[in-house]
Amino acid sequence: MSVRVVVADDQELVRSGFSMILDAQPDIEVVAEAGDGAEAVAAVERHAPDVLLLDIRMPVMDGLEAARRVCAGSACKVVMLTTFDLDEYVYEALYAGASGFLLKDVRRDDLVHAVRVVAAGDSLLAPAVTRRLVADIVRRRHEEAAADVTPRRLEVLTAREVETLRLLARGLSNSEIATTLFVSEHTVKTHVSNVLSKLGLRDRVQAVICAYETGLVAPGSP
Amino acid sequence: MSVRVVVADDQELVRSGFSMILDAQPDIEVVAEAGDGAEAVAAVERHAPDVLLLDIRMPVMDGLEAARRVCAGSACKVVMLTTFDLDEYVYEALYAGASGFLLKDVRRDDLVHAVRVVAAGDSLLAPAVTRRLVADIVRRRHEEAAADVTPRRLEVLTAREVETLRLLARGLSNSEIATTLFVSEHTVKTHVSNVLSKLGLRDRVQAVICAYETGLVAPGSP
DNA sequence: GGCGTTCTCCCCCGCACGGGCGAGGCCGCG
DNA sequence: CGCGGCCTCGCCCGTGCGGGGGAGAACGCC
Repeated sequence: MSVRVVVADDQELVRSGFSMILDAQPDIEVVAEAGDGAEAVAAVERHAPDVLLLDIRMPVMDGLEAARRVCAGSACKVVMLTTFDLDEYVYEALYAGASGFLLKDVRRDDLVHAVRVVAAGDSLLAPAVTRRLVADIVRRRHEEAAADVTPRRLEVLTAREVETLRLLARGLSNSEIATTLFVSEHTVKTHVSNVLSKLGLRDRVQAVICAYETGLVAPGSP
Repeated sequence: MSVRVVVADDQELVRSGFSMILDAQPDIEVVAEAGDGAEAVAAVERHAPDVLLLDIRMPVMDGLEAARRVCAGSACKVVMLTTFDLDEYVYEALYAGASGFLLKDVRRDDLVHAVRVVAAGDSLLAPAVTRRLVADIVRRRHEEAAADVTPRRLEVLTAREVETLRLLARGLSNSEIATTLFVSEHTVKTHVSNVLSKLGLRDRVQAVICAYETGLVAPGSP
């Protein structure tokens, strides 16, 4: 059973070139071509192909919008094609639901391979795109790691003071903190005062902000 | 100029199989083999190859640790190989600095292709891995988008009240907010009171928490 | 012209908060 | 053993904060 493909590109030469390469494969069949995004969406609706090869820059409706509609309305996999591998294009394409992202200077073997991979339900990116994507992931991790390190500002605090600050940052009053920690309210006030003076803060409001900024508490955690 | 490769795998048959495939290429040269992580690190130091093919599960020192050391101490690119494409392996490998991540059932053409891609400075992942990585990225985006919607809780507030809340959440006192907004302190107190009653909060501390939780202010923004 | 909303300003009052100053028990360290 | 840090608790006091009530001006809407 062969893979049915629709090719969409506003440049007729590019379009027919890709079609010829794919049609030359015994297990791939190009069932339609499209010259803009609207035609591409219509062709997918009519032919229900397995894979849509989609240029990003196209008249009438651009490739990203077409990708969104196709991915939302059918089981057809989308492979984006572009001359420029701008990061914004990549992310927009992935958010739109694309399964592949290739540059137009792709080798014919890689193109054929990509169609087979996405038809099988997997994903595939151009190596240069993969490299930047991986770099982004690692960068995020480093930022998160840096955020984990920031609480070193809090290491001047004792364990009890940190505990007090944590409850403080959840909106508890001194008396509520006292009840929670099974101590007197005065003890809580002492801890709070120590926290404020040690961190150079003015009041409990600034303490709450500090707790969020250092990551002691995080949005969404409660 | 050929690509110099080191192959590291504790299973002798797998190792020599990969080596034979790669050595058969005119532009690839296997300069050493290693049976564990420590040997792999030593081989890289001795031969300074362009690419290290590295199994994850190995005795003495596992592939992830070896990848960390190699990536930290040399310009050698690392391609991880594993039988199981567990997500944790993938992320750990990327954090370690790997440029490639393949499954051991890889086709010989793809293996050769991967070596050439990473030697050129790009990255390459197995299609199944790419698919999950992309899914993760899209999921993150959706979570962030959901976070953007949350501030609907704040739409009961007037523009002035939101502005007051924003300053409040940055640690300003009523008098400081008054100075910033060019109004009297009484006016600020009125706004603050309105914010508290409209949102069902008790004091300015809970207002700060609300500002962070709804995303009105975010950690790292000041 | 009425009406509601918003922004502004004023009064008084109660209280939680924060600072100062002191003190006792517990534990680890030199 | 003495010393210092931490946790605990106490009292006094000034003030920033929050609630209540009231009110005028500007704006848009019907």
